[in-house]
Amino acid sequence: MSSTPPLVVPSGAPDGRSSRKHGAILEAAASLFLRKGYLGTSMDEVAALAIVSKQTVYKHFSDKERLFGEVILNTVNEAGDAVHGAVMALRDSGDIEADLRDLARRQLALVMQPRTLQLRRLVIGEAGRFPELGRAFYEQGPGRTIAALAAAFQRLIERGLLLPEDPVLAAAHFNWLIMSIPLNQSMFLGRDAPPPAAELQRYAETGVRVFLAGYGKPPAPPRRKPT
Amino acid sequence: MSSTPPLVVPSGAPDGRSSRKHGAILEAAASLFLRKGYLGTSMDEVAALAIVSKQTVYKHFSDKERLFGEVILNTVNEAGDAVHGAVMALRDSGDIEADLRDLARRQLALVMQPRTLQLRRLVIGEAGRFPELGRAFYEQGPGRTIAALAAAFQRLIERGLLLPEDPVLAAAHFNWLIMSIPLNQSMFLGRDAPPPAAELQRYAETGVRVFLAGYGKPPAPPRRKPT
Amino acid sequence: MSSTPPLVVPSGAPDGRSSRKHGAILEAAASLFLRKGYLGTSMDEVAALAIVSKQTVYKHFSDKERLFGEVILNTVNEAGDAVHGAVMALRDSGDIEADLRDLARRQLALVMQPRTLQLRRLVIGEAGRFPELGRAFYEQGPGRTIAALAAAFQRLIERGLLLPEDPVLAAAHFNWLIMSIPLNQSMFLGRDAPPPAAELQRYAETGVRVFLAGYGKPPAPPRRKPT
Amino acid sequence: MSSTPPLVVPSGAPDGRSSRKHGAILEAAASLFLRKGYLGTSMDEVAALAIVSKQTVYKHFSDKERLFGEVILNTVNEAGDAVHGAVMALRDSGDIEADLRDLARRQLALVMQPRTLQLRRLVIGEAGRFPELGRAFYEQGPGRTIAALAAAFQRLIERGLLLPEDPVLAAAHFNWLIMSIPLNQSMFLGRDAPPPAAELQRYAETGVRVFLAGYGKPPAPPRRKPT
DNA sequence: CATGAATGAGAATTCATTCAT
DNA sequence: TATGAATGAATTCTCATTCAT
Repeated sequence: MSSTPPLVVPSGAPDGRSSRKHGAILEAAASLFLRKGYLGTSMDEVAALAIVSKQTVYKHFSDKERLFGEVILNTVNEAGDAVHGAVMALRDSGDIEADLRDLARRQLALVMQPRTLQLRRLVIGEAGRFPELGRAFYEQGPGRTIAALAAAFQRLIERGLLLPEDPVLAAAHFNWLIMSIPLNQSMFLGRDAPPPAAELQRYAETGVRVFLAGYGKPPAPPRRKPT
Repeated sequence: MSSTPPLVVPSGAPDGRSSRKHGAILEAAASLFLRKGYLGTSMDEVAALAIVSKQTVYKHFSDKERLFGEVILNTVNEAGDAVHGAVMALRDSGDIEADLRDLARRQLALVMQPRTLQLRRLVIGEAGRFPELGRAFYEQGPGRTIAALAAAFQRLIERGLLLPEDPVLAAAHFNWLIMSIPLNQSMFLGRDAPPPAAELQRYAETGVRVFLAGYGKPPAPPRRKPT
Repeated sequence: MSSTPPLVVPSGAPDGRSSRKHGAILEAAASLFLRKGYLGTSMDEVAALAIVSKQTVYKHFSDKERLFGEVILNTVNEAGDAVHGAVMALRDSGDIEADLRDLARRQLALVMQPRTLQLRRLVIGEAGRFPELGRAFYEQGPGRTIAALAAAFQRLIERGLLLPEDPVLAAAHFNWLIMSIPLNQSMFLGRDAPPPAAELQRYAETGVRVFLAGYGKPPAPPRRKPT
Repeated sequence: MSSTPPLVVPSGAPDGRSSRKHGAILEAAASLFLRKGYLGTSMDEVAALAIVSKQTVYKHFSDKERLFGEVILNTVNEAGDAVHGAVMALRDSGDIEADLRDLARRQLALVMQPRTLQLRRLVIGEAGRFPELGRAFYEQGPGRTIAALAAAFQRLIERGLLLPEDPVLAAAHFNWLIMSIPLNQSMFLGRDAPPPAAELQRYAETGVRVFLAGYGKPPAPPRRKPT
């Protein structure tokens, strides 16, 4: 779960007064920043999209940097939580390959969400201006995912189901084997619509195959039916 | 120089005596854009850093967008050519693993250059505003690398040295297995100094190991007995 | 006010409490544009003369072209309405000559107003850049006047008080017979102060005389008593 | 002929050295100023169109105002000379009406030249900034025409062929009766192509008719049905 | 508390004019 | 003599932020 203040307070204002506007501003700012970047977004636009006066924006967020920070951290946490949840839900059905394939598919589906892709581009692009956001993204995203995966892999190693290699390295390899291809294509080719499920499925399958070839305990027969 | 024809015709007089200033402007603009992004860089700063009047900048490059485009395409081509050269230099010593490790190390060394990392961040961050730059980067960078690798792998497959899998997918897997870990860390953690050589060496080695586990032809003894 | 629907919808809030500033901006802009032309007037000057911040100008009128368009159309309509009113007030006292002389005097007095003269110069000078303003001026000004006159003349023709010539041509002849001399002098000689009333009176009288010689029904004896 | 310095020195440089360039600059400047106005034309454009360096422009014309002044005066004189020539060529065939119609047609043809129309717009539009140009235009144009006409009318009056009215007023009435309609339409409607000859012919004929009705000596029987 | 206006600066571009070569 | 560059200011327009009502 995220440690930051609530993203959108359910109407009822549990913590303050005008949380309705607060939420509207957050939403507007998120949408604009994600689409147009930090410098490309003006406070006027935020106020206009939130249907709020500029003064109100400033009453809620002391300045543009802080607004940006909060908005992006919120989004980072949301996205990170989702992916982390998928990793934590890694099953143990006895069929490692099937389980990893499931996880890979879920991960891909989440990471390839348009909003997540935009967020990644934004954070990378602003990493120079907002290093702490880059760090936060990495920690809430790839970092947390890899750590959780590593923990899972460690258990599999202990049970003799994976080779006794460095579990963190294995986790990173797994993570990027699965996601790098579509992720990089999206980053550069600006495709915000996620690729067709079949394509993602293929990346999941082949990624898991290579991963298990490298890290899986070789059972008696190799991966292809031996005659 | 790039092997492809220039994507953008320089608007000034690149060959005349004024090419001194032209070059100075290009350098200044590259440095600033890479560090501060498109919107974050002003034409005043470019002129000042190039020690040239603003008029001169505008006489050479009709506007900011064109200046940005030319500068970034230049840089993209430079960086792309270097990596492509490394891939084309893939040796065939008989020891695939050693050869791939060599390649991987060289690739990593190039891709992790500070300038290349900044360029990657910039292009990703501006992909919304300048989609053609994103495309160009992908084509000159990962795209070209993967295509060249795929061609090499195809030959290895034909010689029975790699499993007969899709060579393009194999190339992409190789590429990202090697580079994703440090690349993503750099993207988000803003580390422009390349990681220590030993660390890169480890990514090269372990990446190649996993790749060959997945795509290498099982040598005589291990998995299949050689008749 | 103009009897035609507004050609340009005011972009600001013309009715709210901020209409004070809106009006001040319009006035300032009119004064400056009329005196110095479109390119010769800067938005800074407009803001300064309206005692308003530049931002406020831009909030009311999205850009200089629109400001110019609105201001000039306003002025065109005002001026056009005034002259049109004079024509519509053409009496029918039974003494055509006296009635036309009255009309001519009134027309001249209006058209030779400094502001109207400046407007005419401005619109002519900017006809290349703003063709629609030229058209609007013609339609609201000479065009409308001539049309209204033509209608009046048509009735006189039907009553046998004017020769049955083309009433539109007659109207144009009347209009320019009356006004061309002082108008062209003003246009070129930059005299914004209207000529002395006696001079205008002379143009009205002699113009009407020539007009009636050409279009009036010849009464039994010619115009000068034949002794 | 005009009393101003030669407009285009015939190649051979009678007065100086590089008259080729001088002429090119004059031509370029005329074309640009007439099309885009004084402020709308930049010295860069002039130099570029004349295919000359900016420095050369400044060597020939010390600054923009002077360049404008010379160019426009030249053009004014050219145009004025042409029309004046037409008036001076007024024949005396014995048939006043035919002679005046001829003159009217020639005048209209000249005044409605695109270049002359543009010049008129330009001079009117810049009359505020360059009053002396307005004066020059008036004197070389309508002023001179009317004076010459008045002299001719004076002779006709003395010969009893026109009524003994003020010949200057008569000349002005003639001038504007003929030209005002198409001239004003062109001024405001931005039509630079001259109207079809038939239309101009009609303005000439009807204008002359009205003029003679007002100023012609009534021949024994009136012009229409002699009863 | 929230709206319109103001502020003061800074951006991109363009211009007329002048050096230096 | 003529060309590229420089200068220095101006112009249009936008922005982040702050008053005043």
